[in-house]
Amino acid sequence: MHGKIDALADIFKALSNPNRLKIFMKLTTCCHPGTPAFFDKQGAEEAMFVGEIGKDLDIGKPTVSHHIKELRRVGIIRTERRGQNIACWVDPILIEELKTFFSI
Amino acid sequence: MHGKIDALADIFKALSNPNRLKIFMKLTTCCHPGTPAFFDKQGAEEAMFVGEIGKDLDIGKPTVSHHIKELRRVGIIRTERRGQNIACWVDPILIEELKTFFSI
DNA sequence: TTGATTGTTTGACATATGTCAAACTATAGC
DNA sequence: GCTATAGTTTGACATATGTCAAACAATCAA
Repeated sequence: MHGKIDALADIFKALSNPNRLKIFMKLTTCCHPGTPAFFDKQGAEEAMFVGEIGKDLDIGKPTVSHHIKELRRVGIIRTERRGQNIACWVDPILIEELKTFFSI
Repeated sequence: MHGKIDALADIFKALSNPNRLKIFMKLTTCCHPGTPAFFDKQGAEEAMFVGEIGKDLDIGKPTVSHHIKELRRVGIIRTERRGQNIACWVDPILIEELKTFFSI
């Protein structure tokens, strides 16, 4: 019942909310696609946690959590617990598929 | 009030409905992007009209019209009257921008 | 184990969306 | 003019969505 078209529409729906789109764009610029973290020049590990994501978005914690859940549901991001935090990163395969989709 | 993020989110929203996504995909495969029509081997002109679009989508005319309007509003397709019909085609510039967006 | 921090779930609510039937508009051809 | 065809607008309605406050859960640190 849930074919390819619906899955694709679901991905676009996930990106159709301004706040979710901002979250997605933040994740694409913070980390190298496919990795939950990157290393700065000093070699210290950096990562994008759920808490940081919501910082400059001016929306409540429950809402951020809800959006992260939705982005993960459609497969566009992945998450992983790190102690008290949840690290987030974009799925490079899905991004590649979307790029291909618009390569008409 | 309606910045770049919101405009982009609006485009994704336009593609987030399965029926609208089908319409979009139909238009990308029927016509050469940027042109409202193409010519077949015999040289006869072909075009994708609003009526044809709704044929195998199993939704009413008002709904098709509504979806076309929405796709045009966000700028992803363009339309042009041809006698009694309305020809539709995708805007290649917008498609290219979307492709670039996913070229992370 | 108690407290602090981080994130999730639940429940509620206002708003947005998708759809159709009916009425309407525009164009073509007679 | 009239009639047929193609598409739009209006009005209505059910469902989906975005958001928050409050309560809950998980992890760490002392």
